[in-house]
Amino acid sequence: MVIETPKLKGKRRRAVSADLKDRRRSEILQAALQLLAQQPYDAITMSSVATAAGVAKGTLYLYFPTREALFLSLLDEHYAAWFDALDARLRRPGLTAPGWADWITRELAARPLFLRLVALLHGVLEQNVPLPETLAFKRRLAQRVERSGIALERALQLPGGAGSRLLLWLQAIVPGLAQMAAPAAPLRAAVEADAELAGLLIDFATEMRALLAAVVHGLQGKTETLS
Amino acid sequence: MVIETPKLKGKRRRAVSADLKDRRRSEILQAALQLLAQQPYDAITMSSVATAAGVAKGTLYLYFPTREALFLSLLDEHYAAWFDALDARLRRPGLTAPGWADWITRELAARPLFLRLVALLHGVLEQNVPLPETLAFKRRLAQRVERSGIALERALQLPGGAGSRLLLWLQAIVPGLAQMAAPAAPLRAAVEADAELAGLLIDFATEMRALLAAVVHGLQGKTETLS
Amino acid sequence: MVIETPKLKGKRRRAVSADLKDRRRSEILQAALQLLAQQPYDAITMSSVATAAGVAKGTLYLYFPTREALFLSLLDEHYAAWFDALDARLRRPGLTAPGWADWITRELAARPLFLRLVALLHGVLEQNVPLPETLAFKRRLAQRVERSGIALERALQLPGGAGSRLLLWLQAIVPGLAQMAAPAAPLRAAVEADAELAGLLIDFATEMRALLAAVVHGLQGKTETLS
Amino acid sequence: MVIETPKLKGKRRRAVSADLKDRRRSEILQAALQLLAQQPYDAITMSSVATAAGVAKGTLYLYFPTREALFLSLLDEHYAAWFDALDARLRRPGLTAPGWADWITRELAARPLFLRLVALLHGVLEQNVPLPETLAFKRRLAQRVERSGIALERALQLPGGAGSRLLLWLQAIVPGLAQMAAPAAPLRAAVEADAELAGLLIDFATEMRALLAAVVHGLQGKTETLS
DNA sequence: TATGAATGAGGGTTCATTCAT
DNA sequence: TATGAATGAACCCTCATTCAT
Repeated sequence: MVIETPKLKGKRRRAVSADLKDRRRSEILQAALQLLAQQPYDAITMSSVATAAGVAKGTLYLYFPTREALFLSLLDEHYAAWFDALDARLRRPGLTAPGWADWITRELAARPLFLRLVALLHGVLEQNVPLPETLAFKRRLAQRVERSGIALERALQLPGGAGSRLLLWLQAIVPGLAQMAAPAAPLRAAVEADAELAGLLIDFATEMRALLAAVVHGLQGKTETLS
Repeated sequence: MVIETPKLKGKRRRAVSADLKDRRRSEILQAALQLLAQQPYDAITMSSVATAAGVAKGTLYLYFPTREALFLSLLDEHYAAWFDALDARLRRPGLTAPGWADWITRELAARPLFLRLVALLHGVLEQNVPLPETLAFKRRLAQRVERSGIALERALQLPGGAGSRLLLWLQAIVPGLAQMAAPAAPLRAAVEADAELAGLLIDFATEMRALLAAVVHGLQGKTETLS
Repeated sequence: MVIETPKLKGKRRRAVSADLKDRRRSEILQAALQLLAQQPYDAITMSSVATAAGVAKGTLYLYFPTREALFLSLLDEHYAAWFDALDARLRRPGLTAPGWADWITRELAARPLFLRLVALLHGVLEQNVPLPETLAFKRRLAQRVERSGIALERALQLPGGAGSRLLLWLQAIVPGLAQMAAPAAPLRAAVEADAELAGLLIDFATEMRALLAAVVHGLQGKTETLS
Repeated sequence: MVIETPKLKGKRRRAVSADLKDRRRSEILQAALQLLAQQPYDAITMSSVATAAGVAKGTLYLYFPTREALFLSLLDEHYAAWFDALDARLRRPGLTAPGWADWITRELAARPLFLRLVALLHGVLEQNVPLPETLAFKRRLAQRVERSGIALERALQLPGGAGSRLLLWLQAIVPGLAQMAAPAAPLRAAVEADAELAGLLIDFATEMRALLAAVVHGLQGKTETLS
């Protein structure tokens, strides 16, 4: 997984075929991701992305219309991977509600950058992205939510519509919980030092698991009530 | 002899007494709130707040150390009002789980600006606020969460700790759901026009009520299980 | 076998013969002209010219060394046409001073794009054109000015040198008057709405005719004085 | 006339009174003018103006809304000075048509920067100036054109309306002639070296005087005809 | 306390031109 | 000849904050 020529100076080969262009696009996203792992979103400039990707600044704009569109694409990729993993899990039998909550929590906790991106989504990313791009993104998202939602209903024996609803809720819950659990470093230190603030210090995985379990349990309870 | 008209042009009398200072502070926050009702957070400049409040730019900094601190104070006030209302409700007897979910939902839906502010909190407000201010804010928040949490446990007969936990979760859920339900106007229009995206169009109150009911139900279910 | 459709997408046949190259060159200039009719000069990008001409961006540079050189060539063509018309008129007998002023005015008013280009000439076009191109252009211009100048002297019975002088002056006057008569649309609207500004609102043809008549009359008067 | 502290580093005194603010504004315009004397308009950046004026970049925008507005103000000042001089001359008796043409020519030739600015006016300056500013400028211009026009009619015994018309024409003629007479340095050298281009090499004063004399003569001739 | 003039860092984006293919 | 991916220089303006008055 090592990037082979990360900061190659001089003239890059031209991505003349569609295949090469895809590869170049991925390199750029890869570079952006690495920067995101090291610094807050606001601190990442297009210039730094270009440098990290080993291309000129203008080149970025051949692949993404705006800065925000670039990061939306990054989120898009991560969403795809996330739903791939989810679908794979749902295909495997023997899933219980707590088991699912557990699995979700573990998967999410393992993808901190994904959490960051999801949290960014509403507040920032949709601000300066050409409408068509945003809609395309949303369409892909809606599709996967629906498809995985149905699989989820089957696996957990939820009532119709509860699957996608649950996945939608997840998207509302996850960034909120993630942000709450991961304040900026200096703030975190101060909060930890203050006994009065202990109640606000939460562990993402713990809360996620509990909240999710409660929600699923609640949904199933209703099911039983309805049946 | 003090002129009390809120938006008097020209030199203002000096706010010598603590009382006057409080009033001035409130006027500024009031002005900021009005602006927030009319435009997105990013579009509000300190200059516009000053103009709207009828004071000079520099004056704002006599009352708030940074722009973010100003809005954090605004949020602080709204949180106080919110918890006041919550506490009042919890003091009245005869509360059921669905009734509470219902009440919460209605109250929140009636405070759209509060929702906006809560959504801003993690992403933006805590970025550029002097640590002491942030900690003071968090301390107040923690206190009220704990106090109301206990009252909530009593009212709904939840297990120990579940009350504050629920209130904490609420803070994670509310902004996410609010943002999801209220995209920027042009985006909203496009989403509504696209059949494929119908699934992403949610109503805040509907989802809030359902999600909350499920969570509470889930928590209560566990309680019963535990007991 | 050659495809002649002007805006064919996809790979174009190569313009092997000199004839084909000329045709291609003309197509490009034609495209640039059409764009100029629709938008201000600054808004026209090489990219848009290429698209409009149905060729790739790089192809433009096979025919014109710089963007400015392209538009200078466009002006060059229009100058040629203009002088052709002028010479033709001068060849027809029975020309009076007012008649000539009239004819000039009508001809110019009928060529708004030519006026735009002439106005551009000094300010912009000569900035980034390789010297040889500029000199070649100027040489052609000087030649036609001189030739037509002599014809003009004969036709209007002007003293020696007055003909080319008049044509030179014309080049100084025309763009100034044209710009004055045709401000940008929004400005124009505002000017028309303001009674105080009525004096600045001029009609190109009216002023051109009057100014030209005065100049010619003046030149002739001197002639008579001198003789 | 020496600028006393042209590039004073460190904190400048604050221009707190209207008077001081006017002075600061003038300093900025002065700095811009000096830069314009040294380099082409396009090469002048707001940054360089700020440096030359000894203020921060942002300060420029306290006095002028845009770069173009700054230079329009510069032109405005020069126009005022120009009309002041013209009015003063017109007040002195004993003015003949050739005398006036002569005076105008000399005055203009003595103000090369004014010529540059006038040439810039239509092409560039009106592009990015807030409409109110542009209109205010035009109103001032219209007023002076009318007032001086009337004085001119009296002095030269021109028919009614001919005075302002003449001044308007002047504005169309002057930049065109100025540009024609003063090509960019390298181009000028090449033109001078080429015998074929001799015809295009004009002297501003010579042509201005001749053209103006012809125009005035023409206008007067008409008068006589009319009377 | 109040004012508002001054600061100055900061970055996304465009587009003419080049040149590997 | 033709292409179009890559380049990279260039720059205006905003606005939170400061501090002389």
